[in-house]
Amino acid sequence: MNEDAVFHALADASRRELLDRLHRRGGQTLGALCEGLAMSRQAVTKHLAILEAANLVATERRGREKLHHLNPVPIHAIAERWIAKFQRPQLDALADLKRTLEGEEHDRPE
Amino acid sequence: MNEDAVFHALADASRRELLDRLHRRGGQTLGALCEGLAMSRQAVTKHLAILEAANLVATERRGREKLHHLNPVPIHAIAERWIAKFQRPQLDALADLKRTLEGEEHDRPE
DNA sequence: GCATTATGCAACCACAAGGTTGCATGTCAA
DNA sequence: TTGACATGCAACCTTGTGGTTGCATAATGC
Repeated sequence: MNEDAVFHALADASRRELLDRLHRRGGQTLGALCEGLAMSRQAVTKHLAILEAANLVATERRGREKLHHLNPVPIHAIAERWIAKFQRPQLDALADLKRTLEGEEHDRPE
Repeated sequence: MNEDAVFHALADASRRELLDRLHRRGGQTLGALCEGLAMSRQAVTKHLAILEAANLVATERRGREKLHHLNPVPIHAIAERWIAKFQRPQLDALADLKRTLEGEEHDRPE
């Protein structure tokens, strides 16, 4: 799995919205995903292609329709492999930051 | 905290590298963070500004130096508020996806 | 067959993003 | 004070990104 592709795919609010929709209801067609969005069908197609390239969305052909499914595995992998690294020593880092910020010439209370 | 700013900040590999460096050692100056990077000082400055705007990096003035500290809170918030949503029903979604993909006209074993 | 429907492909456009260079500002130390 | 050092600011350039429109292709139903 390509970490950069996943982060890049998650960086856009429209794509996160699409993931939300697929999270609520899987197996939606392109047309269904377009409904209610202030965006052309082709724009949605591009977003889905990016999500697909990042392996965040799996597709399935059903005749002339293309059904989309959310694939939570890369998100899980990101959380496990990358975010956890910053979470684990969170309290230590916070304490350290606090110590640093308060221990120095910290006069203005803001 | 601005979810979009955090995701956007995390989308760039150079910025994730900077976070990694600050994770390894906090309180580094701009000059220290530039060492070994194939990028001008000004490029790093811009990246740090984006990380700062997303509240992922906290800074502290020390005379003519500017010390940078990692702030893991927004990353933690993202993991809690956004990623957990996709992780929780992960097994369900995976099972559902598997069922869908295998239950239909799925002939090629690949 | 043939019109309709669902999606794919390609060209195009505006703008933001990452990067650079050049110079200004501010701080330290002798 | 003055030179050196650390950072800030601004203009500029190139590429990538999100978006559009127009047309092509493929499946469905009558």
